[in-house]
Amino acid sequence: MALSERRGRILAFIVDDFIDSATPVGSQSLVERHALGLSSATVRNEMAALEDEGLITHPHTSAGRIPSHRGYRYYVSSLMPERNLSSQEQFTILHQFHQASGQLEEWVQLAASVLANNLHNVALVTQPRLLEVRLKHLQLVELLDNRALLVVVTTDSGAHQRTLEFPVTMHQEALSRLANRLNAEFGHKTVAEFPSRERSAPLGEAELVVVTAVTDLLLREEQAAVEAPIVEGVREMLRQPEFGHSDRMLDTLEAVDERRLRDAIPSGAMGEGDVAIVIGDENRPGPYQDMSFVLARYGLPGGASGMLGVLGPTRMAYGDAVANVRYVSDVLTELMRRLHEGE
Amino acid sequence: MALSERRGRILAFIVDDFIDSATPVGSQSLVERHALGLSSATVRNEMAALEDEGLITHPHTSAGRIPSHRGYRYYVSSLMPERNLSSQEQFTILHQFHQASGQLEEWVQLAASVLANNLHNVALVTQPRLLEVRLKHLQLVELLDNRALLVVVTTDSGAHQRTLEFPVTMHQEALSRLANRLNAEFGHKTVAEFPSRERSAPLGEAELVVVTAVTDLLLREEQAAVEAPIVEGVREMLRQPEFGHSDRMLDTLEAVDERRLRDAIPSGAMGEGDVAIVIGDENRPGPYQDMSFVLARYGLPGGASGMLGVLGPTRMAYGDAVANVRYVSDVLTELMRRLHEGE
DNA sequence: GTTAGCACTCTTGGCATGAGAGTGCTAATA
DNA sequence: TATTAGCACTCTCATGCCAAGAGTGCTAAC
Repeated sequence: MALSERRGRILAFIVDDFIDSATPVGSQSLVERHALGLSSATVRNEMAALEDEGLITHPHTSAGRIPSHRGYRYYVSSLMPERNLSSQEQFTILHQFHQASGQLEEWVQLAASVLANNLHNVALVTQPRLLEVRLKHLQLVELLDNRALLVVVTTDSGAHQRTLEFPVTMHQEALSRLANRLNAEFGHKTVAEFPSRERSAPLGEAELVVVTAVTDLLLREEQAAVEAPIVEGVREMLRQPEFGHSDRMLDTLEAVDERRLRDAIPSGAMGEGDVAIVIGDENRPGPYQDMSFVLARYGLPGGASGMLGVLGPTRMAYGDAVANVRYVSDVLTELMRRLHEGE
Repeated sequence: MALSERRGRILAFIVDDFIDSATPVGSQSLVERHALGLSSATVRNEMAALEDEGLITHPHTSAGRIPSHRGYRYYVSSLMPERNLSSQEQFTILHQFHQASGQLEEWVQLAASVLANNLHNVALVTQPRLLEVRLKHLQLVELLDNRALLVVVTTDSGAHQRTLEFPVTMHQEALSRLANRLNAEFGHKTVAEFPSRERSAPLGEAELVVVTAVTDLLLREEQAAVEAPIVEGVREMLRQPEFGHSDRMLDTLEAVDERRLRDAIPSGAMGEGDVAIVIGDENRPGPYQDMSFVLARYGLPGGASGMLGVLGPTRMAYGDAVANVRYVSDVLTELMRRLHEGE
């Protein structure tokens, strides 16, 4: 189904106008705002046709038109002008990253803030993860009696800690020896490559406690490849008129809970390379049926990578969203590349 | 100012009724609900007197009465029955803690959930901190070229990490030697006790990089004694009728931002031992003028400690709040004591 | 194919109205 | 003297009505 040029132009105007006014757009106001060489009556005819195609609807008989989910989809796929950030906009963003410290976590947080502020919607960013996590180094620190702190450093350059309890009291010296032994045996291996129980020297009780914990930590880390994202800008989004009623607001507040989002982000939609857009009912059933995601991957091919994007009402400035998400993702990727290559 | 017994009883009924109905309470309904041996006219007279004292008000001429902030204060200080959790309630809470793992962070998170669920308001819990932080142990792990990961374990049993950049490339062996040397010199000291530059052996460039970072981490840790609290149950609270309008909801959403709360929690009000209550305009000027805090400290005297409590509208079930906050604080304290003493 | 014209529909805001809840005051009562 | 019955009065809230405004769909003319 491809629309005639004129019909497409009208749909694009409807989408544009609705995106920025949030009120249904009528035939009259459309010809006034855009120097269409047409009368409102003609536009009405075209609108009726667009409605037959299922691309727009009215909320009630005497109201203007609003895009349907299919209308947005058509707009995004066929009508939306390709837009990149102006160099002014790019500079503003870059500047913020240069202000920040060189810590990866801080960049990720900053990316979320930038997206939320620029797009007035919810920004989602996950920490970068390696799909394959290797144990780099483990360390044991004496705490009290039979307790010790286990610190595990993994190849995705994160350190994790956990308190362990041994059957008997272990002093620092014994702990260090134990750590050395385990580092030799398990270091630089993925969980899958850990020597099986039979093959390796039989493990003592103390070893077993540590290995169990390490295995568990690494597994969690791998499973957390899609971990709960950082969520910024909830208030920005809720200020939009679609959330003006407190019921809708409460429901939405529930929908943007980190824990709920973790499973709901349509990461399947993200292919390689470009920005993915998931609109309204293209989402899996649930509370996101009236919202859209604009998502991209960032990070190093073969290395650590994460996801970032925006979530907002279906009435979202898709052009701006795509441009911002793409640019911020490129910036993050570039920063990670430099970090990895040591400048 | 002390009220007559009867007037006090009436005030208490007004507060109780208003807390659970959220609508202004009239003289008529008051005599109906509580077998007061009085006519509504008498109650009206008493109400007029209470209003003269500034303990209650009407929203408009023909509405029932609602407690003023001073009214709540009087209620809380002089009228509210002392209430402790029933053993059933206690058991339910304890059960949840026993289900959880033995990790401190998890307990803290759980405490927040329990409070939020039981009280239908926002729960606030800070991680326990030692006021005096000592360096327990530091470790350096080679990353790439001249970069290394610094892991610092402190006495408040937290591990912290940071990426360092050395002027020259350092291999793991050199890093370990360096770490050992620094552990010997700085281990088990607070920042204040770190040997001054002059006294200690002159530091090389590499040492300096590490020491600077460690000092910075410890200082941050000490300053973070009041860190951003865990916030749970925002949605629970926003369901209450006082937040029914979306404007109020947005303002409140802003007020319960972790970063904003960190500075706003009236921790000064917390004396030793018991639960502190801060009502409405007793808060410092700002967005919390219509809300109340119920707060307590938890943790070991002289050891790590933190704060926990609830934030809600001034119309809050203070009795329940106090009982829950007190109990959860006791449970956490007890758990920490056991952890510290090794069961 | 386009457009002018017009009847029709639906929302929205303003306004009046009446029921309901509650108050304050006065005068009678215990 | 404290309490209470009674009553006029006030204010909110829901309801219904009306007029204005915006927009549509259809028909007939260009």
